[in-house]
Amino acid sequence: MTKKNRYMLDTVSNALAVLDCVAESGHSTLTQISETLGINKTVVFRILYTLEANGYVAKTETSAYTLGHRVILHGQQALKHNAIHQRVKGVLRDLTTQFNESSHMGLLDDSANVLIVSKIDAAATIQMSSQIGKTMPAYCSAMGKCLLAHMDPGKLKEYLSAGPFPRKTLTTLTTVPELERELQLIRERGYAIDNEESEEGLFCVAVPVTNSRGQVYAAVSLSGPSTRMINKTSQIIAQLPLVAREILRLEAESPE
Amino acid sequence: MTKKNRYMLDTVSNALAVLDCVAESGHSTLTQISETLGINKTVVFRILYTLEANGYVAKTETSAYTLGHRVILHGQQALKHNAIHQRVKGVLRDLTTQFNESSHMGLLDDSANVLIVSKIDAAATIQMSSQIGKTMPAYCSAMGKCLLAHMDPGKLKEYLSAGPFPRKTLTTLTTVPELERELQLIRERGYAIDNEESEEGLFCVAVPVTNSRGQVYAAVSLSGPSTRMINKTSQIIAQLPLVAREILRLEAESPE
DNA sequence: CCTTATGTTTCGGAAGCCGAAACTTTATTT
DNA sequence: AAATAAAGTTTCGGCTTCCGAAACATAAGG
Repeated sequence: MTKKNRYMLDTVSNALAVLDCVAESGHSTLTQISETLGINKTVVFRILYTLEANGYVAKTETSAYTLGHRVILHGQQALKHNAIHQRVKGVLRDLTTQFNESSHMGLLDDSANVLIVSKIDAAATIQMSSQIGKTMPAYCSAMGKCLLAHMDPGKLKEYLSAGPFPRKTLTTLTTVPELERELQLIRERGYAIDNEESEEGLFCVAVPVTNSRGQVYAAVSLSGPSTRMINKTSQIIAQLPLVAREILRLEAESPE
Repeated sequence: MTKKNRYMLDTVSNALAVLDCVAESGHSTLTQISETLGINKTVVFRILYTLEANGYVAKTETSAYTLGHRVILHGQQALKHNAIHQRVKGVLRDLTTQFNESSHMGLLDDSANVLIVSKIDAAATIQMSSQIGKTMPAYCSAMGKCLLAHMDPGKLKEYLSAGPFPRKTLTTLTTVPELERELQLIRERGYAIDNEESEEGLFCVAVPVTNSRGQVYAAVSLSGPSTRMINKTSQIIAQLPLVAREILRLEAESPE
């Protein structure tokens, strides 16, 4: 999967695809995986055998496969060593406490999707499905549009011309002119708003985060149900830039 | 590496070994990995290339490798789908709150090591290095000795004769007779104690957990600094069996 | 009991991996 | 700044080892 570049090891790539597959569905069976990925049954069998022997997957009683304890262990390790998350989680926690809504920090990955690098859940009963490490489309999210607005113009043009931008809700921006106008607006105002553009009822506000060289490399956002968010929007818009500046300050003073 | 069985895919096994290596040291460089694992530099290069393309590792500025966001994502997913942890974490949290010490649940893996399947940290400033998914030797831990004491006699004999049991502290039990006497004592009393046998200053109490068929499949423990633990030992010994029974009850009523 | 689905094993052919060595880039020393 | 060393990247041929069809075993369902 991904691009088949010349150094890519097919066997390993397939194995990782199987692991991803197991992770996504939680309870995959051999045949399911084989069909989903279009990989020969025998091959999947051997991959699962190897993954299991190394603790990366485990069989349940019902002979389905789950992620193994190795994955849990490494996941914790990865979080612990994830410099950005460790640096900003305190700030995000304060932000979440202040408004009682979930806060996120995200950046654009190679495919111009938003990658969540830090997140604090609100205590609220309605939980978002977002997680650290997850990615989502840029054109229909507050952080995504915020990052697109401050992207290198050449790359932005490439992104916009690549498309398409599937409609998710009534308010999704789906055409290039709409998006260009929106990004211009975001640059002028300094913040981005996702008004139920990816999911009905979900409202988000995001601002860019710059590094010490003045480059926008990330965005932070607050997300919650529209009904609750709308009343607080102006306070949030006032607070978010302070958060971004605080993150910049933390980066500057961080060791290394 | 592990055992080389006939269905094992060497390439995948090596790739997982590389991933483990990156996870352990946090900041491995290509050459380091190659030397640590004894795998050809070129091969490691290709593995890292593939792992990186799939988001399993990422390069730092200093061209060292860290675990990638995919690992974080899967780790969280794995924890969420980990039935045992989800089932018992509430009980362990109560236990930890009651005594203000870290609680663990563990079982024996294929190599008769203790695998931590659930854990709640105490609020105390001294944090233990244990983590869910981690394994540790059985002969010098409270949970481990507890599980050995209730192991199938045949397998136990095999384990004891395999040895060796390296000394970790002054109180480590290192000989088979010592261990056999200890296990007998554990069976009689119903609980196991680790009196600084694996780490100086670390004191643990553990009891077995049975399933609905009466088989011991896990152990739960409380761990903390000896100085603090010794005063509360008798209360802990009184409380732990209740915890074990509660876990049995939860298992019985759990869906599936 | 027969049928269908799923998982396991075998085996030959060929794809893809391995690894030495050459080359490039980055770091360290003189 | 030049020279040396170390780390990383690329090439290429040989041969391991992986793939996949098909047969076999086992479990589930009618």
